[in-house]
Amino acid sequence: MGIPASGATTLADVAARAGVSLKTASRAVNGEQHVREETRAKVLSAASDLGFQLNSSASLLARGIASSFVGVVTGDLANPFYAMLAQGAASELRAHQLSVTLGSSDESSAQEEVLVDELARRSVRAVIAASAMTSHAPYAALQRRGVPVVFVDRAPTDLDADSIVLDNAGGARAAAEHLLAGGHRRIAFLGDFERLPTYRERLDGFTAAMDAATGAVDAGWRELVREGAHDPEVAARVTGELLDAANPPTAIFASNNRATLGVLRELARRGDTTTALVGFDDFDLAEVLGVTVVAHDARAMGAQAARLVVERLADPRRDTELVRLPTRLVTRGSGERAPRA
Amino acid sequence: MGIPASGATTLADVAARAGVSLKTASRAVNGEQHVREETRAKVLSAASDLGFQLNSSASLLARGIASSFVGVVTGDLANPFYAMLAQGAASELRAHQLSVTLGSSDESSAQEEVLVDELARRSVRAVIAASAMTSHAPYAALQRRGVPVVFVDRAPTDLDADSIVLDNAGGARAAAEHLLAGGHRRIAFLGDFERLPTYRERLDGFTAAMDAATGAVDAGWRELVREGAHDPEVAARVTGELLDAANPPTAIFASNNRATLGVLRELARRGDTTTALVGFDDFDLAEVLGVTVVAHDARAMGAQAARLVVERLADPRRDTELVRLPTRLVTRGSGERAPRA
DNA sequence: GTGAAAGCGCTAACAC
DNA sequence: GTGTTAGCGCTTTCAC
Repeated sequence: MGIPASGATTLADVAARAGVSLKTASRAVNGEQHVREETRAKVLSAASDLGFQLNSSASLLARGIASSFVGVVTGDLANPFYAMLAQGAASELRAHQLSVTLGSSDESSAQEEVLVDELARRSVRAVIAASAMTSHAPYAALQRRGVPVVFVDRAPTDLDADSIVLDNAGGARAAAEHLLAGGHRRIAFLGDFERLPTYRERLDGFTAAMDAATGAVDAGWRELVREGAHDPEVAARVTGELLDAANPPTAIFASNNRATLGVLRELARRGDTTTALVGFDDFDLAEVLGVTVVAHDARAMGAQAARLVVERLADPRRDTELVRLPTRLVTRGSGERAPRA
Repeated sequence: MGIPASGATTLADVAARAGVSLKTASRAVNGEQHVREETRAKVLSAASDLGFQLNSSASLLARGIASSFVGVVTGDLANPFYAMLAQGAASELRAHQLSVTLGSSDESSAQEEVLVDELARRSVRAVIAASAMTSHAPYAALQRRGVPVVFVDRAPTDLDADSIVLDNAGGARAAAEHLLAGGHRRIAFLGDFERLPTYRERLDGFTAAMDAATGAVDAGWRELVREGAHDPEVAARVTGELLDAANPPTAIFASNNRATLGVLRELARRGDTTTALVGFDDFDLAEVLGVTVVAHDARAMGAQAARLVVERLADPRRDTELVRLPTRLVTRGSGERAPRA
């Protein structure tokens, strides 16, 4: 029973037991070169006997490295979009010996600010953020300290940093064009918080399509633009209001997965099977429900963000990059419903 | 422009600039007592001028603390169950100055073992694991080193550790009883990997209900038990096979959310609206689709696991605890379909 | 191939 | 209230 009762097994203990110097033990444990195979085996066996584990704080400190953690800031992991993003980032970072530490802002600027401070205090090596903030000052502070920040899904407005976003305008325009081509003229736009760049870009793409179809289009389409539908509950309520109005839309474009969920709930509640629907973001049951969506790859986005982190870590002075990922329209029926006569 | 070009601003720099000793600077920065307000302000202002940030490795090392990270091991964040679990754990741990670091095993024992090793190397303070392993030796090694391990969803079989699980048997029994009460006699059981304790417990609960109804029940129900339906694709295929058989089930109990998804896809594909369905695990669109489920609170489970971590950190010698969380049947239609004549 | 000494940046004692 | 002196456990020169 050579296992020590309480923690504190140090490299020195291992070295002593193996009858070598501290440095040799270090070399062996870290898999460095210039150690005879025999010596290495002796050290490793001693380490295993003692249940030794390198103290990562000491190791990082001696090496002059701050940490091996990358902070990932998202809205809420309950949203599969963020979960996939985090997953993609984590698996890519693992390949570079980096770990992910999580933080959820719940889309609150205040909470996000606290979170970023916390990450700074924990000396994270870099940060990947799907930021809900309008001013990115806390991130600027991180950057100045040499901590790379990569923005995902939403590019920063007042900061020069790597970012990776979706082709929001293109996706939204494709959705609108699809509905227009199907003969719809009264198309509602269900947007997220107005302050988010994704909201604006998607509305821009939507607007472009609607404007291009002008003449054919009821000029009143702008009355059907709604914002603030960040969660399903609000989206459902807004959908109800739209459909109860005097001149209701014949189609709805839900500009994110939570909004789509809300629309689906409201349509189901009232047994509405005629209103057409296209959603931004794909989801597990979209096929079962026959929901046409603007799809993209959140996991790839996370992985790509991780790659940007690694590259900037390697070369802090390279030019910042803005990567725009494509979307694609997946038709499944809900977007192909004909407008009510 | 007092901002240093490259990293390395240390407490010593701050102390020098503030004209105080290293220790006083440390006290001020750490918000300790016994520092005059005036001195504290001076130090804090110097720190802010220099863009100083405490080096957490050095701080932890000096304090004799391994780290402030808790590793959370799950199958795959794409599964909302795990995402909620992680979220619940993270927010509870934050209240105790602990951060979460993520790892996905993809339900592979080998990958999970690598992951646990990695966590050990990163000197995590504790681990919360939804383990897919049958032998928990790697976790035992962690425990011996004084790193608490809390098991969630699946209790360890060969290890004494805190764990928090669902009332799997109770939930499954309730589901079976509900279908039996509805007149179903041929009820299929769609299980996850056989090696998982959740599989076994849910099958046990299911079996109890079926056996209790013996006499009324077709003795052949055991032929309708399937395992290995871990992902939607397999679940869909198995569902198809069951329904294509000579004497198909009139109802299906899908023993987890991925299985339910697969069943829904297959039922939708073949336009089957008569086969009854109850799923274990609630999901966003269950109400829209009218799916009856055995519901529970994954977020609470994560939070509870975090609480167990904190308690054991505070008192490593307390008796290990097994917490069992309740489930509840939520009826929405799919479980109330009458058996085919 | 191996080892001795110095020090990473910080905090814990213990003075003052 | 503030400062001084030792380390925390490890990795790095640079010798041997």
